[in-house]
Order: sequence, then C-alpha cells, then structure tokens
Amino acid sequence: MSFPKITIKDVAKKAGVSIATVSRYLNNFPLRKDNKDKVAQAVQELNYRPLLYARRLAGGKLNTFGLILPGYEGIFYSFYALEIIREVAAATSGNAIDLHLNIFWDKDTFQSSLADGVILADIINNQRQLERLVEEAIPLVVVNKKIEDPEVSFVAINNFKGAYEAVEFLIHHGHKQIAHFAGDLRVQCAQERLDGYKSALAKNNLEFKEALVRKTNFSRKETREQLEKLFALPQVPTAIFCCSDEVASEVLSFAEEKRIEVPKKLSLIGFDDNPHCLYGNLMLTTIRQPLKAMVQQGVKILKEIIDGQKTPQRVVLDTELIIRDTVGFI
Amino acid sequence: MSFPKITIKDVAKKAGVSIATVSRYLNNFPLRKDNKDKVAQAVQELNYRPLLYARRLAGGKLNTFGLILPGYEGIFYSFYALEIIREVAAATSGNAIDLHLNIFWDKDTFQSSLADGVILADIINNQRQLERLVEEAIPLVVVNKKIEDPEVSFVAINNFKGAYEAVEFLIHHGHKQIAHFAGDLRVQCAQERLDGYKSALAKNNLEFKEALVRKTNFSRKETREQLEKLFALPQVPTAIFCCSDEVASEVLSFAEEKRIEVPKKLSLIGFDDNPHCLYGNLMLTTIRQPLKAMVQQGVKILKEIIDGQKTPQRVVLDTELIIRDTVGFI
DNA sequence: GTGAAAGCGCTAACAG
DNA sequence: CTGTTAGCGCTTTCAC
Repeated sequence: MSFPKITIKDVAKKAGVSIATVSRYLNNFPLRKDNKDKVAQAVQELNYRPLLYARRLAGGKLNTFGLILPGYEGIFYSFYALEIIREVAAATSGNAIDLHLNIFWDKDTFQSSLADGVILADIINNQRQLERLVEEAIPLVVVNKKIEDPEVSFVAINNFKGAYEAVEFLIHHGHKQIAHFAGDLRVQCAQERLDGYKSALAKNNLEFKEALVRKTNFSRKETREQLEKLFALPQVPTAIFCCSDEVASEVLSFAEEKRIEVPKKLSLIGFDDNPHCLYGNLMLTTIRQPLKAMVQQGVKILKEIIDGQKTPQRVVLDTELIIRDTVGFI
Repeated sequence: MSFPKITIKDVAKKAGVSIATVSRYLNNFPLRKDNKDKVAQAVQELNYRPLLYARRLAGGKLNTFGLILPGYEGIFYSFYALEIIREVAAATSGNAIDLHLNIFWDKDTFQSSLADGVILADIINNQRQLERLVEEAIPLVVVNKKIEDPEVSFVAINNFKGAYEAVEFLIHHGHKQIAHFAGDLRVQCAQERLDGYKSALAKNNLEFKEALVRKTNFSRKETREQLEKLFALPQVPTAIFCCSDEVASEVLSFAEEKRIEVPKKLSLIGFDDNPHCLYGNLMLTTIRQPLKAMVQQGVKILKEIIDGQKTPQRVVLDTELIIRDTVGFI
C-alpha cells in the first residue's frame, strides 16, 4: 500500500545488470557465475519478492491452484472437508504453490484468472461451474467424484467396492440382519456406499429391507434419531454398516449407553478411518479411504496438465478394510 | 491455456467504444446510457471477464483476502479451524471477495502480492511472519488473538472472562472440587481459560490443586486418558470445566459408560457452543464464543483498512454462558 | 550470456 | 462524458 515497493529495476540497478538478467536469475536460466552472485546478493539485501500478478501478466505462472469446495450444508460438519483442505494445502505448499480457496454456495464466484489450475473437491451442485471451467480451458482436476460427462481428469475412491467388502465381511461373520446408516444421498460417495451394501446383500442371497437403511446425512444428531427408531423395531439388526466413522462412533456411544454389547450383540463397521473416532476402549473396524493419496495424485495430475501434458486421466483408488474390535461372529 | 482469451479490446471493438469506456463500465463510473448498454451487451455476448492480475497491476484491486492459519498439530482436529475458514469464506464471498488460503507450517510462504489484505487466524508460531507483513505495510487484521507488540488490528474473544463465569457458575452451585480440562497451552485461548479458572477459584477462596488441571490438547483421546487418571484419584471432582465442547462431550460419554450420573454426581461445562456436540439426551451447558461475529468484524475492519481508514482497532468480544442440562447443585 | 525493447490487459491521468 | 496515451512489473523475443 503506497509503500515504495522495490521492483526488478531496483534489483537490476543494485546488481549492475539489466532487468532481463534479473528475470533470468529468478527463473533459473543459466547465468555467468559472477552475475548470478551479484543478483543473488541484491535480491537478498533488498529483500525482493517479485509481484506474482505482474509476472503472470507477462506470461509466467502464478504458482497458485484454486480449490473449489461445494458449500452444501453439512460439508463443514465433516472430517472430510478439512482433510481435503489440509491435504491440498500440504501437497501444494510442498511444491511452493499457493491455494486459492473458493466455496461454491449458490453463485459461481471463482475467478479463474487467479489460479494456474483448479482442483474441484467433489461436484455437488456446481456441475455448471465445472462446465464453465472446461469451456475456459483452464487446467483442472476433480477429486472424490467420478465425472462422466465433460471429459475431465479425476481421482476418486472406489466406494462401492469398499462398502461391498465391508458388508461381505459382516456376512462372513454370520450376520443376516445388517443395517446401513447412509449419508446424504446427493453425495456420490454416499450413494455408492449404499449401492455396495445392496449389492453385497444380493450376491449373498440376503433380503434387502428398506427399514434397515437409515439416512443420517453423516450427522451424529440424525444418527441418534435413527438409532432410537431402529431399536424400537420388533426385529433389531445384529450388525450395522455405517457411511462414516463419525456415525459409527455415535452408534458406539448409543450401544454403550444402552448396554448393548459390541461386538457380542452388535457388530459395527465404519468408513473413513477417521482418527478422531479412535478413542474409548473399542477401536472401530472400518474402511480406510486414501484421501491423502487421492489428493496427492490430484495435485500431481493437475501439475502435469499445467505443464502441457493434456491427456485426461481417470483414477479410482481402492479402499482398505481395517479390522479392529467392533465386528464379531454371531 | 493458450486459448484466444478475450480482452477488454475485443469488448471495446464490439461495442464500438474505446477501451477506457469499457474500463469505466467495469468500474461503475458514470456512462451515457446508450454506451453503457452497448458495452453491457458486448460483455454479455463475449462472456468477458477481466483478468484480475492485469487490473491489479494497473492499480486496481484483486478483491482477494489472504487467510493465514497457523498449521500447528491439532488445528485440523478442531471445530475451530473449519469454523474460521467457513466464516471467513462466507463473510468475504458476501462482498465478492476471494480467499487466498495459506497454512503456516514452518516456512513463511505467503505471497502478499496475491491479496489486498490478510486475515491471520491466531498467531501461534508465526510471529515473525506477522512482523514481516507489518513491515510490508500490507493491510491486515488478526483474529482470535490479542496482539501486544506490533500495533495491529485484532478481534479476539474474552476467554478469561468466559472461563471465570463458567467456574463461578459451578461454584454458585455449591461445587468445591472443580477440575479443569485444559487445551494446548501454547494457544492463547487455552491459557486464558486456565487463568480464568484459577482466578475464579481464588476469588472464591477455593484452593487451587495442580492435580485437578489436566491437559487434553483439545483432543478426545487425551481427554480419555486424563479421565482414567483423574477418576483413579482418591478424591474425585464434582464438576469439570472443559476447554472445549468436544472435550466435555468426551467426558459425557465417559460418565455414561461408567454410570456416573450427570449432573447429579458430576457437573460439566464446555466451551465453544459447538453444535456437533449437541446430541444424546443431555445438552451441554457451555460458554458460547462468538466466532462468527469475530470473523465478520475482522473482515469489516480489514475492508476499512484497505479503503484507507488506518487506525488500528482492537476489539475483544464477550462470551455468553449457555445454561442447559449438565450443571446441577451439590 | 547479456541488454534493449516490445508488450501482456488493464486503469488513470489528461485533454477534449 | 469519452478517447488517447502512458505506464504498472515482469517475461520474452531478438540482436549482439
């Protein structure tokens, strides 16, 4: 602000070279050793930092990625959102890349000119935004959602398979009355987990019962409400496959309150491998989803796209069943 | 990328006016109606969006705020961090301002040139960064921490008073053995809450006992560990004042498991008024901290600073005791 | 290897 | 009110 901001000119003058030479130094072009040293020293002494937007205007990079999160109600109540932000921040800062965060509430306010590329963390109600960005031909990668229509790169999780394995694991322990606490079904991963649940039942000739599927929207509160209803039913399930560890964790508290023994009377599998949920005397059996790997891959792909490698890549990562304390034979 | 990006020139040509007129239109300067309409239409048809960095270079604004979060271990496990991000995002997007997110891990990587101003959410280990930004004279405001030394604007919470009131509330209910589950004491708010606790005890002639103060670092896991230890003591407290609702919530589960009746045998006060912790049959009595108001004020102040009003403002907001189910007489 | 100079897209005087 | 023009700070030809 109105500060005598030092520019590339000042550095050039101080080092006794042209601004072009300084620019080359900044961009790691080969320089004669003595010049290089002089410039380095001048930069140091003046504590010079190039203005990124000027650089960008002249054809350089901003070294900034955009991160767009769909701001649907609930995303902020999730382990997931922060995890994504953290991992993206970690993955980018390791590459000296800054992050431009944009939350899609209802209007598309993302300024693509402020980023070299964009990471979209799931697409919930911002499909049109995605299309706009594709149209603008800005490098982008979608994370945590498989996208069919615009042909874009994405890195997603095989939620279906993860859920399938979880439920089959329960079945192999002799369970026949298996409930599913589902998430917000407008979110792809929640839908896929439900599908995996259904599919595992079908493959194992178990009847699908509507009453055993409960919508929690990933929230503890709604989980609690559903628990009260579910356990008021004549026939109570012997196992519950939950859409998230937080939901499973709430089931665990409920069970402890009601003195329902886990895993003797009730088996439980979560989803996420959320470290917050690892407390108490029982460790949750769960499906680990490789969020970190997903984000890292996404960032890597985005960098490749920006650097000119343009084939859209579609990656689906597998989950892993983590066996701990909450599943037993019946 | 390498797309025939449309510029202000294209718009000018299409509208049959000069680029200056287009610029004026974009910046809401008075224009003759017919010209205004022509430009508006051209902008519309070409789907033109100005390049923010070019605008900025020419003296305009980026309409972007920086948000710096100190990346100490634990910040990502907190309700707090997401709440701050969400509120900042909400407060800025309401003003058509974008957010440049930077997490301070160990190096100062924040590019001040990519923002018109900066919001620093607490200062944990980035005091030097704060000093650098002050030196660069970039508009900034610190949120959730009272800063003495560089004379900067801040908006903070009166944690001391909040804690004091909580503990006094317990004392007025007849409690004499009051424990405190403290947070990470390197964080100012945790220290202030501890101080408030101590002060309330002292003012009411109650002895301060080291053994009744337990460090949880705001984590459920450590809370659980401390609970085991605390309740193994010969004399058990009749009330616990917790540094956060999450910690209090964990105490609640513990109590339910151990069949310690709340609030009959154990009274409990949290801190935050965290909606995630409102489930189960008991509603937590807590200290509400106005995070939203804090962030909104911070954004407002930052805007004023950017617009030239330069007196540093120091604001401390009061908390509010929310009386619900978890405190009883003894 | 290096310097001079053009120009990225926009805003802000300055005349008219 | 509007058009002309001079930069903003940087990268990138193009000569040397």
